[in-house]
Amino acid sequence: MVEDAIVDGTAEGTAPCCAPPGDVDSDTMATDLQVLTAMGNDTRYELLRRIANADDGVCVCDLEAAVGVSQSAVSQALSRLYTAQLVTRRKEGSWRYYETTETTSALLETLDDLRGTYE
Amino acid sequence: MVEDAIVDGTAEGTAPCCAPPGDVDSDTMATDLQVLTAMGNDTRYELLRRIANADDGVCVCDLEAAVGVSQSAVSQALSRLYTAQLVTRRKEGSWRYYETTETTSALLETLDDLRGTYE
DNA sequence: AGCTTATACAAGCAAATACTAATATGTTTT
DNA sequence: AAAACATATTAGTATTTGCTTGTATAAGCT
Repeated sequence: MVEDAIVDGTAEGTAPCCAPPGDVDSDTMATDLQVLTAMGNDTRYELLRRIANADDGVCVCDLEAAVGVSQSAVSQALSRLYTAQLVTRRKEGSWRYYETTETTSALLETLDDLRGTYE
Repeated sequence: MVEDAIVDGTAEGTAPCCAPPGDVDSDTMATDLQVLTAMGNDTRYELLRRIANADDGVCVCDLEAAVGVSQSAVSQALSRLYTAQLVTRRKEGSWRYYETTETTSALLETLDDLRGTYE
């Protein structure tokens, strides 16, 4: 009740140890976070890698066998990847084929470069 | 030493709708996921952006004022970013200065390119 | 039409997460 | 040495997450 806190980084009266950093655009943040949180999960990451490896379209049935979770979990995971625009999907008969998008390739490639152990 | 474990979930007797995708290296997966999950959080993402923007080292005190969480939360967030090797830190007097690593720059740059709206 | 296969959707729940508050540690100043 | 400051650590907790089971939809078979 003595003072209203200064919400900004530029507090006065105290010794300035460095200049306050610039603000972050919230649209950018939202977009990036959707991608990062979509990729940042064991199941979804593995699905992405597997789809990216065999880039000619992979159907859910085979993915299901590969990762260790239920059919429902795979479906939910793929759905989320789709929403985040990390995969595209096309229907063919009763099967759904998933392919990775440019976003996925670019990010996985960057990660590979950073590890330096990509082959 | 046991390394290069492979996550293999290939089952037999599955419907032949397509060829099963290749396996995913589990070390690669662990490394990438540590990075992705570290970045994939509002607070930590914003901290990274802010540190990256002012790349001459930012001290905790200013970051604290910028993001809307407690001092403790900022400290915990930075600690996690450090563990994931997304930032380095140096001590100077009683202040800690954080800087982003190559990993962070590369990933943020990729994200910027993908959005196409980088300014 | 019924049966099976392929995928999606909806609840419910256990586990992980990200905070806050309180306390500890180290550093500078008085 | 004590007080004030900068950051880290611990413990407790509310929220979020990612699964499971069960059910729904839709397409191919018999």
